[in-house]
Amino acid sequence: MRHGPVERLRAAGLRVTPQRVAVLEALEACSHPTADEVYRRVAARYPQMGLATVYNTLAALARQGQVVAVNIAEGRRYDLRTDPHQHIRCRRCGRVDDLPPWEDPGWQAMAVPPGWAVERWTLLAEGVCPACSAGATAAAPSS
Amino acid sequence: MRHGPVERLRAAGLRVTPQRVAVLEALEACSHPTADEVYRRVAARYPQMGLATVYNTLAALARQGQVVAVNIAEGRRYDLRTDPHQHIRCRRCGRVDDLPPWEDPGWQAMAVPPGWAVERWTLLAEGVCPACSAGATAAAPSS
DNA sequence: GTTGGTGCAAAATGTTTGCACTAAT
DNA sequence: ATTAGTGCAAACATTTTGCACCAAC
Repeated sequence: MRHGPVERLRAAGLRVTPQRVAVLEALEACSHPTADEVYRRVAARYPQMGLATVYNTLAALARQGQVVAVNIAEGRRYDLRTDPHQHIRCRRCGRVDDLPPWEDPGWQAMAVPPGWAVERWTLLAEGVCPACSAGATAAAPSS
Repeated sequence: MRHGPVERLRAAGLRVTPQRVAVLEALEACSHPTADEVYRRVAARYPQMGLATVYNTLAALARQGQVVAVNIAEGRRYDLRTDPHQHIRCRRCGRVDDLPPWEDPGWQAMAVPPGWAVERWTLLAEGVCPACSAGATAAAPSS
């Protein structure tokens, strides 16, 4: 594996602790989890795990660029992909996925109000995921 | 004025109270304020105004489509424009403005993962606003 | 006069911080 | 041995809710 949890932690100059490895494993296993989703998954194996540690770890990794915090509607989500890319969110179950990279993002030519210097664009698509359109599935979100 | 506060409230089937009128006036006066910005502005004239009333009013207006709640990074913001449009946020002072409408949003042709039904796109540009690039200005945000 | 709205306080979230203890280096 | 990281609890910030009183219709 090119970038395993340990490599990521080393690359970020962070100490390798079992908790942090578990956090990174959770990020590999879920798609764009919230901090709480990471916590619940990690706590299943490390019952004494603290939620604050999850937040601290994610913040540390994000500060070092090993993880990206994505602000999607209600709640922040975390992503191991750190290259520029966009997201899609299911209105029904809340699932978030990456969008495939798009070669010619025409929005870079979009007119901006005079005087603004644009540094970055973020695109969020919203709709219904395959699982949810297949049948009555999952939880609450709605929008 | 085509759509004053009173008209908006009537259109939403909501009672016309001084507090609600003041909330809508605040929305007209600020650019994409947070609930708290609305509250502080309204409280300057109505000191007994409750923050919960601001939230309730904004939620009621949003439910009736007279206002749109925009989830931008940290904190929800409110917008009197209810037609589809996009936003730009200043990384330095946190100011949010509307982007001019774009006729041919090429991103609608963006490839989406198989099985997803996309209903809506949200675009957020981030950069530095005219005031902030003109000089050392304003508050904290950063990103 | 009804019914919805207001104000206040409290609850529910989600995230951050302080601190004593522990473990990675 | 150092120093960063952990776990817990408490602090914070933001948004929602319950309820008694009041005002728009």
